[in-house]
Amino acid sequence: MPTVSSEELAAAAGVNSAKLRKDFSYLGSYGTRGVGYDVEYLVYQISRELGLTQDWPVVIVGIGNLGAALANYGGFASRGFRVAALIDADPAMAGKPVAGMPVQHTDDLEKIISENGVSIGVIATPAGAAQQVCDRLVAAGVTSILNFAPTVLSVPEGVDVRKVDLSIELQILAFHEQRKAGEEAAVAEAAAVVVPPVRPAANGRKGPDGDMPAVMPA
Amino acid sequence: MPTVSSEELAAAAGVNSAKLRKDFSYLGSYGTRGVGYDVEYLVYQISRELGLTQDWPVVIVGIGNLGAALANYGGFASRGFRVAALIDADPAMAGKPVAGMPVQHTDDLEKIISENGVSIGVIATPAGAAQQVCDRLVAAGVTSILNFAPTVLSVPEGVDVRKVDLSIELQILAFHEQRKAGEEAAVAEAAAVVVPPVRPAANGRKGPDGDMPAVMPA
DNA sequence: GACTGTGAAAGGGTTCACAGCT
DNA sequence: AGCTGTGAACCCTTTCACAGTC
Repeated sequence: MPTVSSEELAAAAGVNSAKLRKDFSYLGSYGTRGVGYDVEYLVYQISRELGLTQDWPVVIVGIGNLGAALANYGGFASRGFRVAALIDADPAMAGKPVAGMPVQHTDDLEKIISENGVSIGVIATPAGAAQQVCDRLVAAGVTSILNFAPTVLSVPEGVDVRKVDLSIELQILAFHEQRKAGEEAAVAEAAAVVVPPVRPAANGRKGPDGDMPAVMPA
Repeated sequence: MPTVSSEELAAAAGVNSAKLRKDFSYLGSYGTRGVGYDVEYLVYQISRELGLTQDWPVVIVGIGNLGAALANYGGFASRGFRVAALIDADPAMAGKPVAGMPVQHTDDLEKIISENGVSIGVIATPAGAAQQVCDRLVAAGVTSILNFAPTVLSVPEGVDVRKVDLSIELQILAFHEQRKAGEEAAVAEAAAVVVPPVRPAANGRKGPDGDMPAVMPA
């Protein structure tokens, strides 16, 4: 299939074709009227715009289950990411191979960063260690951090942080699950599970505990 | 601190206080004018609305590094999620304790689901096994699925699927990193790394390969 | 005096609809 | 005839601003 129309792509992605065309138009005029978009050319242009054609060395700090899972994750290499080093604070981990690569000790963090020209760091440590690791990464020159630890990191201006909370997606599912189950039943059940704190002081009886809360938009 | 103002919460969350008040207002009038929001009461109301006061049994299928990381993840329990079972297809894994819980074999999947009243399943298997696991989960009565495998799952109407792609967040960071580095330099580097496919056929020279693409909005 | 709750204004993103090109 | 690229219309979300309440 050498070319695709915006209509076909939109159907596949589940969006409106006009939106897709407008989005593409921000990248340039890469389509051909009356024909569509050349697939190979479009893929290249989008890849380039997203930075997928570049090589991004990253370090993963904290090689527990999650760190190891990330190190083994196949999706990284195919999108231009190269795991430059695995770093852990546990001396017992040092030298152990994970995903075919020896784990290095935190002591060498700064050296590793500068020698590999790393600008993106992944933190998969326990919450307690995260801020400290973050500070060292930033001091060593890292300007983008992906944080899997359940803490909010504070960083200086100019450094990007993205936090991944593995339980948030579950929460979203549970929220919809609750809706599926039906509002009344769910509220009654919730009320039975937890003894709700009584409304403090002045109780204007605007939203008593058993009430059905106002429906959130869409 | 028994009460908070929308201003304080907004500052902490990094959003506008009017937005915060309007959002809260969809849940009901839980604040007190001149005073603010009662912290305990507000937490309870939000928890209830999000379904955090309910008990959600979940199963995790695929106990590799990622599955184990999820099983050990502390954030689940505190948000009402209870890991009801860990399931893996590898007979060698069966019975092994992970996060203080014996791994069970895939053969018993249907039994586990129905006995525990599980409605949410987490798939952390390799891509190849994901759809098959998904089908079995759905057939057994699961109506929400959190998918960590790098595949698009197809499910019948009425079943929710959320896909977590661990590399997407990295990609977003890389995209901003590329911007920080400066448009020209990045494009030049990209062009050097990959030989771009030539523009097919009619080349109207609207966006030649070295061109700076139109800037995307914000 | 302080702070919520909300109508109205502003802003941003999406969709329509069609001119323009192949 | 077919499909892109895009101005204009539309709609939804955010912010302003203030009346209402404690």
